Amino acid sequence: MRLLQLHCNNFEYTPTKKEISSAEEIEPETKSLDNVVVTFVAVEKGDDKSVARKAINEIKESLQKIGCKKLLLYPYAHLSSNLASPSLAFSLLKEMESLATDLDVSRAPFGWTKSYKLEVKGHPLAETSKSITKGTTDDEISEAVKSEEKIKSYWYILSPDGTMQEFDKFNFSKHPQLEILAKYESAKKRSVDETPPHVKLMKKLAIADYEPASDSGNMRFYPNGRLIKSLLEKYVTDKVLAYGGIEVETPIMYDSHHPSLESYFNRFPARQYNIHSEGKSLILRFAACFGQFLMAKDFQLSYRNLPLRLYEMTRYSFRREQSGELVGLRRLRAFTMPDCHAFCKDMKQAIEEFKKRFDLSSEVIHGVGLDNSDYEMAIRFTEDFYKENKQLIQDTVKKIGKPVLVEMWKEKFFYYILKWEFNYIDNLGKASALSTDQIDVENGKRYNIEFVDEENKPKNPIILHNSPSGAIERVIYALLEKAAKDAKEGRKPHLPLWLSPIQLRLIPLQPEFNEYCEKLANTLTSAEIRTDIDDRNESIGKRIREAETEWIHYILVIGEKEVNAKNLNVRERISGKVNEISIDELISDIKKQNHGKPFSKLNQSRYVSKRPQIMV
RNA sequence: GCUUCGAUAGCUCAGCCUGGUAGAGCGUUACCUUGGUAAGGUAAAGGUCGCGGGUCCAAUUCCCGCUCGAAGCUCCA
Repeated sequence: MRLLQLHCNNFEYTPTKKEISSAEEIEPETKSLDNVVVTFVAVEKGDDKSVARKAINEIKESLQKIGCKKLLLYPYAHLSSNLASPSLAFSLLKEMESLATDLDVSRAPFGWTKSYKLEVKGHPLAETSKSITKGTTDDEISEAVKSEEKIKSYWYILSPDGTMQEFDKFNFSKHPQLEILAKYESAKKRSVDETPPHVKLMKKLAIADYEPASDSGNMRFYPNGRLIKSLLEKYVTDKVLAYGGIEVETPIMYDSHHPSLESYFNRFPARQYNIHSEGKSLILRFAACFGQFLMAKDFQLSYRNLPLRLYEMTRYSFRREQSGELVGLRRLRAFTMPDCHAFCKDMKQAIEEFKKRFDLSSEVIHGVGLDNSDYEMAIRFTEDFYKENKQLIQDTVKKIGKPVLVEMWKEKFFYYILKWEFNYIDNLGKASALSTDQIDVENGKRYNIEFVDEENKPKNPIILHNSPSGAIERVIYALLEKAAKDAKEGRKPHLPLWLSPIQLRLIPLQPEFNEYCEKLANTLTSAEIRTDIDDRNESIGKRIREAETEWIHYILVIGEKEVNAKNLNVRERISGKVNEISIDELISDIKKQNHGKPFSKLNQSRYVSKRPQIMV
C-alpha cells in the first residue's frame, strides 16, 4: 500500500464521472474541508487487512504528531503501478475508515474521476509518503525506526590506557578537537556569512565548483580536480587490492520494488534520488552495499572462500541530502566513495578482519596526507559486544594513541553491532566522518547470502562495511581545510607533492630558452614529475608569483646561467629557499617524496600560454 | 525543510540608503617591454544591472512576487 499524506489548509473535491463499473454509488457533490490531513491511498497487490491496520495506525501516529484530528482518505491509484483489484482496494479503504472512528474521518468516493483543489501547509511534516507492505521485514523496519527514537546511548571517552570515563566527567583541556566531536550535537553558533575556507580554495585552485545546471551537491571537477581525484582513487584502490580486496563494478540504479532491497530502502525514504523509466521506479545507489550483496548472493561460497572482500570505488554514490546541508566538497549529493565489504564465516574471523581493515584505514588516511592530529576517532558498539570484546576495543584505541569518543548502545538497533569512524575537524569546528568500518550481523540474512560451513550446513556470513578513506571529495575537503589552517597559522599552504596538479614549473627568461625548457620538461616528465612551462610574455616576478599562488612545489627560472651550467636553481616553495642542485639530485629528491604513491601525467597543456583561464 | 543573506562585465566587487539606463581591479585582445626569484607599461573590446509585476515623467536603485544560489540551523546508516 502506498500513501501520500498532505496536511492542507483547505481541500476541495468534486466527483465528475464514474471511472469503473464497480464505482461506489453516490450523489456527486462538491465537498470542502478545512485544516485536514488528506491521505491519498493506493492499494497494491498482496495487501490485506493487516496492511490496512498497519497503515491506519501509522496515519494516526503522524496525525497526532502534527496535532490534527481531521482525516480524509482519498483513493488514488496513481501512486502505484502494481494495483490491487478494485473490489479489494475498496474493502480495505472502508476497513481503514472504520478503524479511524476516533478521528474526524471521511472518505472520498471510490471509482470516480474527481477534480480537486488543495492548499498544503508549509511545515516540515506537512507532506509525507509511506509505503506499507505485509510481512516480517517491514515489521522489523518499523520496529527499528521506533527503537531508534527510543534508543539509549551512553557516551564515554576511552583512553589508550584502557580507562573509560563518562564523557561529561572527562577533562578535555588537552583534547580540544575531541571535545568538538563529543559535543558536536550541542555545538554553539558560529559566525554567520563565513564561507568555509575549502570552498574558496577549491575554486581558487580550479579544483571543483558548483554546477548550477545540475542538482545542488553535484559538482563539476576541473582538470586539476579530476587529476587529484583520480590519483586519490588510484591510491586507495591500490591499497585495498594489496589488502586482498577484489574489485568489482555494480549498477548505480536499482529497482525500488526488488524484494531484497525494498525494506532496506524504505528505511531512508527521503534520502534517495528516484527515477522513473518505462513504468519502473528506480533509485540511485547511496553506497555499493546492495550491488555487492546481490553479487555475493549469486556466488557459490564455501567457508574456505572466506573472508571474501569485494571492493568498488563508487563513482558515484548518491544521497539526496537536504538542500541546506550541502557544503562545498564536505557534503555532497553525488560523491565517489571506496566501499569494501568483507564476508566472514564467523565472529572470530570478522574480528581478525576488523583489525586488518583498521590498519588499512589508518595507513590510507596517513597516506593521503592527514596525520594523527588531524582526526578524532569515534567508536560505537552494543553493550553485549563490548562485554565480550573489551580487549579488542582497548587494543584499537591503543593503536590510535589518544582518547576516543565512545557511544555504547544498550541494545542493537541498527544492522551493525560495532562501528567506528575517523572524523576530520575543520576550521569552523565541523566534524565529518572519513574512514569507517562496521560489523553487520543482519544483512547476510536479509540478502540471503549463504556459504557452506565445515559441517556442510548453509550459513549467513557476517559482513564488514569499510570505506578506508571515506568519500574522495571529502578527503580533498580535509586536505584543503588543513592547508587553510596552515595558512592561518603562518605556514605555507600546500597539497602533498604527489597530489599537486603541477609539481614543477619551468619559467624561461626569454623565448629563446623555450627549447631548452622543452628538453628539460621531457627529461623531468619521463622521471614522472608533472612539469609545465610558463612561456607567457609576463615579467619574471609575475610568473613566479603566480606559480606560488598555484601552490607549485618547485619553480625553476631558466636563463643563460642554467643553459650553460650543469646545475639548476631550484626554488623550493615550502622552505622558500633557492637551491643550486643538479637535475639528478632534484629527480631523486622528488622520487623519494612520491615513493609509494601513484603517478598521472599532466592533465593540462604543457604550455601555460595554451591553457584556458578557469575564472572561479 | 527552517532562518538569514545574496544575484550588476568572463571573475571579484563598488554604485542602490538619497531614482535621471553604470564603475574599479583582475582576466581577455593588441601594441610596447626581454625582464634573474611574489604583481612592467599603454590602449581596446566587453553589461537587456536574475525574471515578472507595481509606484513614478523616469527604476540597476523604492515596493511586491518568483527563480536561482550561499551560509547558518536542523540532520547526517
